[in-house]
Amino acid sequence: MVERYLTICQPAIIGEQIAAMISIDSSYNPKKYEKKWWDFWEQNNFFDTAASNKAPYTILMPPPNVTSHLHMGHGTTYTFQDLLIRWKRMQGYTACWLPGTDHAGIATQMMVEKDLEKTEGKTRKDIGREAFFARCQKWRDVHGGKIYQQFQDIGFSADWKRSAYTMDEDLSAAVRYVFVTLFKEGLIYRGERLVNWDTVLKTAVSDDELYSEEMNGHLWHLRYPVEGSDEQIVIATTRPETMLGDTAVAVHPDDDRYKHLVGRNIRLPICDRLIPIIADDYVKSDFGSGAVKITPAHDPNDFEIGKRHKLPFVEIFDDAAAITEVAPEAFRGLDRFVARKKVIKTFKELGLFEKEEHYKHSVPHSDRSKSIVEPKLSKQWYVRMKPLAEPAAAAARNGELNFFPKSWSKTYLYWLDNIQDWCISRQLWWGHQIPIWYCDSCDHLQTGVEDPTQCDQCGSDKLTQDPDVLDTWFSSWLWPLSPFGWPDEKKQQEKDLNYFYPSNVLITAPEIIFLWVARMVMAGLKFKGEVPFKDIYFTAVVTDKQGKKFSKTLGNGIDPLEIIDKHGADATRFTGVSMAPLGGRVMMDKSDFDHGARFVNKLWNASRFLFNYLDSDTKLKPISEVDLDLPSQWLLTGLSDTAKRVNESFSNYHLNDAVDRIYHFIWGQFCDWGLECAKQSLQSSDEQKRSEVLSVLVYALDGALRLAHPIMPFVTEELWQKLPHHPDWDRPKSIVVAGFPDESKLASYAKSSSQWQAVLQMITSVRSVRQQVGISPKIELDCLIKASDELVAVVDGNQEYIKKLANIKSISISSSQSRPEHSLAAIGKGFECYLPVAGLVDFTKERGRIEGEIKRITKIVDGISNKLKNKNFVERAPENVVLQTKEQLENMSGQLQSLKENLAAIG
RNA sequence: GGGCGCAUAGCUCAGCUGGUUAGAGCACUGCCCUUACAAGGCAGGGGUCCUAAGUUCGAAUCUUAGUGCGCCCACCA
Repeated sequence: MVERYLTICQPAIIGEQIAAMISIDSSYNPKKYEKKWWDFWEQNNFFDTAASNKAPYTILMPPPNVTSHLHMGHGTTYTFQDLLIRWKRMQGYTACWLPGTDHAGIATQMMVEKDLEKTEGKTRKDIGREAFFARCQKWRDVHGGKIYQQFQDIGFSADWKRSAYTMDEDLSAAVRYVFVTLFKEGLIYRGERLVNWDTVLKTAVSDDELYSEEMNGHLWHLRYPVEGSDEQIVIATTRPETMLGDTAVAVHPDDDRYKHLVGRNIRLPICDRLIPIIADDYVKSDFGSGAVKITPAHDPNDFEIGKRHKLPFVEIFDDAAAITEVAPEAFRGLDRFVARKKVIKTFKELGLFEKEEHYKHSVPHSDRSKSIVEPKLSKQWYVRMKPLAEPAAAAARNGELNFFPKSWSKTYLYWLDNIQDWCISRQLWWGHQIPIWYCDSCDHLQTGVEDPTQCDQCGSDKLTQDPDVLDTWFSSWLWPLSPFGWPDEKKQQEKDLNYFYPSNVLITAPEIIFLWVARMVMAGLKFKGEVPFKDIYFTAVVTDKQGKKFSKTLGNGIDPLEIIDKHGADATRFTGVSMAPLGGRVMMDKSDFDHGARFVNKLWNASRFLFNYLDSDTKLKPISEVDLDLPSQWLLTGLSDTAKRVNESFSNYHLNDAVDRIYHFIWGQFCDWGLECAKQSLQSSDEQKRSEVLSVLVYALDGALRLAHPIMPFVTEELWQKLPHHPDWDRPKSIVVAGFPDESKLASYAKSSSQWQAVLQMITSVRSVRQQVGISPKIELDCLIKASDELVAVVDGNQEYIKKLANIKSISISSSQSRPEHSLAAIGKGFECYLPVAGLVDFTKERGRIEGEIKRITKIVDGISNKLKNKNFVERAPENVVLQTKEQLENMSGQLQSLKENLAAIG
């Protein structure tokens, strides 16, 4: 190993070239270059954007939480965005990737409260609202910057100077404006209903902030005595503690078992209250006992029934879900789960306990505190969603909005078509305080863009602002607008709102389709009259190899920072994108990133090889002045084809496909054949030839670096900067702003390319034959070739390549070459290569090999000829397909014929 | 209970509007330290494309059903 290392390090250079040669390390060391180029880009303001006569291309960056750190979700989702932005920027667009952060109301408040508890042992109430708010702000200042730094480490080329933050003055003004506007239009109202109450955070949360979890619970059957009778009604419940708030028992009106009891009363055990037995269609006779206890204040269904039957609402829980004063003394102050046990125990003691069954059911939890939410009767602010949802749904139906993958539009539409009003008030301190003021004297309620100083109605100056804050999403849904200065006329002009709006594509995770995506569409349509983005791309969910989502608690996440540290940002980006197809799911583990690292290293070394032959004085010719040989034409055609596919794949968001193409062009074409073929020209003494081949290679490498740049910005910049300027390419200060390869401007040579392909096949099949019969690649062989007339000329002019790459001593070619005795045969489309190997091989091996080939080809030939014998196929299939099939048959049966003849010749 | 998606090589996946000798990366086998790269080169092995039926001249690709697995939505106590 050490020995090897020493030989590598010996510079392969001759005499006076030393001084001018381009020096480069023998392997790519990301740490050495990433910081350097990031600073260079930043100093040159390449990512800054402003309205111009160029076309805009805009992507809104989904605001990461201020509290979060970079994770693999960002690694893929955001890399996609950077890819598109860099691609468009190179194509000459004003590519604006708008970054920003979110104040993440509940999440931040939780963190700060925890911190406060830990460091000072205090609660938020201990220090008061103002001090607590300031603490949240400080927390954000400290932690908010971290994620930006991490985004920059991975090379995200957002317009960082435009960074917005939902609590900024301008963005807060937008929130205020929107609230006031909607309020005045009657789209915001205050209502008292059951909300999802987070008993830990002591705030309401919206339906969309819940998740449900299957839990192994119980179904308890309890007996309720009918007043003035010996009869008892058995009711089944999963939540016995709520019986303390029961105000009725309901049965189905047609249920014969209970018909005679409707209208009578139950004497509610423990509480000793009388509650009516009512009939309601909602009750399913076949579930449980067919009788349901009704707790209108603590169950959404019961709430509806309670309203229908005008039942009393008895609230038995306080903010922390402990039992209130309304319950019998023995229960007061108990936690809901403690109370549950006590209720059951009491029923047992009273002899009213029927039975208990195991029961699996899903229980709603709060996303943030992970606690079980409690339905709670409470006064909250709501947005009337229907008028906003309808246009948003229409936009998807009429094609103004396009989903990738398409199927997401169904999910989107289902939600909009069944929209519920949005509860926007939160009993928190961190966030935008609701701009509603109550008059202390007359109870009048008013709002305003400016803080009011007196009551509109009675003139009193004693006003109290609503203590609650707005849901974080109430500021996030303005993301397409507020960071661009909206609604202030002057500011939005300064920030080019109309130039950048609407954005081109939104790329995000599917889990926030309702919380964020749909609501942005609504806000965009409502306030700007146009969708905020045309395309919506949902990325794949990143999971571990077991298919589990990455999560902190499971500890199965891959830390991108660790990967970047080990392999570099480019490798991380490459793997992240190449593994993530459109939609679906992508399973990753750390070893997957080796792939990217290997590719980066390959590109590095290919360039390094070329640099050996280049110096600052190297004269490169325009391609039009080069007498192109076949390998060069083939390579240039490959570049053009690749550019075409890459541009197409970027356009329709098949990013992994684009990455795959680039990978294969660089590795499979440029390195494996392009450089290998070029080696002898580069080492030849023919100055002319050398410079021409070099011109082509530099040109192609420059193109390849451009293609790869959006994926691997750092390494491509480093190499590109070192690469001498080829006159056919533009040469700006950085590859960041260099032109992206455009196939319509790239030369392509279809015919030469396919001719060369045939030569490559020749080389490959000769190698294959040697390998199969066990002749070392080190043994030089002679080669006699029989080939089509077209190929004869091609091979004749390019013998050197075959000799070198297949280790052939001499070549003799003609269209009538016959097979010499004691030779091996490599047979392919349009050619037969004979390798005389007298004494080198056991011919039974060769025989076996050819027999195997015959078997394989016979199968194919049979398949094709059967197809052609089928009259229906010939008549109904399109002409070109039939023609193609005929050609195929001709070709394959030719090969088969040759194989058979060769087998016979072995004797 | 409704909706959506997935099932192709040992593993992770491509295969977009039906016509290929079904591909890639990793893993595996053999041969090569050929001075850009051993994180490499060359050559290979490995697949009844989940099952069944259907449409079609032709299905991995379209239809239907089934099986298995994910995700989302939903108030059955």
